Amino acid sequence: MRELLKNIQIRVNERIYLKDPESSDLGRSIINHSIKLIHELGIESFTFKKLAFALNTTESTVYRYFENKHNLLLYILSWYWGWLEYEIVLSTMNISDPTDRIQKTIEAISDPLKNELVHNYVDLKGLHEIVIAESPKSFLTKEVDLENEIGFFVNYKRICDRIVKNIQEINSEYPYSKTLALTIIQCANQHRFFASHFPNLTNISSEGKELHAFLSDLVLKTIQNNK
Amino acid sequence: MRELLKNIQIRVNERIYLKDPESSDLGRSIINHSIKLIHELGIESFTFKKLAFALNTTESTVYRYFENKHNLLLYILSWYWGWLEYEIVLSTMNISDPTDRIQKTIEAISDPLKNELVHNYVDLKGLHEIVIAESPKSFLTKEVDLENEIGFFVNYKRICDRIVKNIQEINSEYPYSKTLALTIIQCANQHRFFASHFPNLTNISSEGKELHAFLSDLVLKTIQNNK
DNA sequence: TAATAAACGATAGTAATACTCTTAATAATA
DNA sequence: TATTATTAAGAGTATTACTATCGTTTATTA
Repeated sequence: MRELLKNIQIRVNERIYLKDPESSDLGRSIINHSIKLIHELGIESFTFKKLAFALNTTESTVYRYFENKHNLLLYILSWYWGWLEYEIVLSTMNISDPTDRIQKTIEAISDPLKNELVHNYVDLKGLHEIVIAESPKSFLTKEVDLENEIGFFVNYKRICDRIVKNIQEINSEYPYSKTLALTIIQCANQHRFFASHFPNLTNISSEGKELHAFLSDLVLKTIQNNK
Repeated sequence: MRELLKNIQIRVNERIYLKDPESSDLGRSIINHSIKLIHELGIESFTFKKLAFALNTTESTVYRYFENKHNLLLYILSWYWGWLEYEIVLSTMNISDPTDRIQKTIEAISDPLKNELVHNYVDLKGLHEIVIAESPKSFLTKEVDLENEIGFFVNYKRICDRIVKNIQEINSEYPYSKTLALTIIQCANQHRFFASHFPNLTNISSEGKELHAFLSDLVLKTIQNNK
């Protein structure tokens, strides 16, 4: 079953790119090398010139696929959220108890790579670290409202919606289901960063193994039905 | 009592700046105008050139105070955390019940400006919005470990420590006090951003008035002592 | 298989950014 | 009044983030 995921096509809003990178070898290579380089250099030091050099091509070629590096970042993040949704769907499939299901979802979000997943051309581990270190920069901009309107964040929002529904199944009276859903996703990534760089500020170890326990406990205690 | 805060000197790690901006009118003016401009333009579009223009001076003058705009951002954020600590200390003073105290602390973090605070030369409202929109960028960098070692984030860490101690007073057995403390601070700012730009993803309104209720409920339910 | 269109590589060029350096003018202090 | 520190003004550099042009290659289709 998981074999299927290897080749699955993740849908990304087509206004993020100028030319679909999935439509050519070069395009896939751009994504592939972008993940490697952004992971290595950070988005600030990453440039299309460096990317072009790594690809043995020129800046102008890269610009034919993406308007700028911000959109390229949006693309790979959106791809990640799309991919993660598949992961969540697969891992919660056939689980009828909503509490069990939210546990599985939290697990998928906090440790998405535990299943030794391999993807055809995407380095999922590098991508996950980009999500941890760079994703807030994708929306903390002055252009966020515009980009949101165009639909650049739909893949992320779909995951939120899923969790919200799951929370409401467990306790339909809990008034902050949306806020709590956001908290789960954001905390999972954030605490991984803190675990790596500010170990004194957290009880999560650098491998992040306690993340699931922390979040499950937090969520379940918060939405349990006793007032 | 709050009058005292108007003139209080907030201590900021001296390696963040080249020349202490508190030491001259020009320095204070740099901070003052930086807050205005970063708030207005966002840190990406903010430049020392624009700042110098607003100050009626030149880039080289600004460079005598700060090595680069990243350090300037670190300065004003560090100043904010220093200031917020005073706020927390004042608002929890003489409150002996730790549960009451954490409530007050959460209130100070989620709505730091409710007391119509005025500061001598710092635009606290603008500053708070910078914290919301830009603070993750201050540590999500490749230089974070180095900067952390130098002590650029101590003001932030001190607030975390306070909350951790407060949590432990309420329940000394709760194993994730540090992680929860971080969660409170990070969520408070994050959810304000989402409330403004992704209203569909949260139950918090744009004024953020539900933030305190959400966080209090979350924290107290999580650390309550029944297993 | 030839014609035609699309994609790509190579090169040049521009405005802005993020600085550094030097020198002259002004203000503070001894 | 002399000395020192501080600031203003200007020039200069490497890099970034693009845009534009133009052949050449590759793919499509007639």
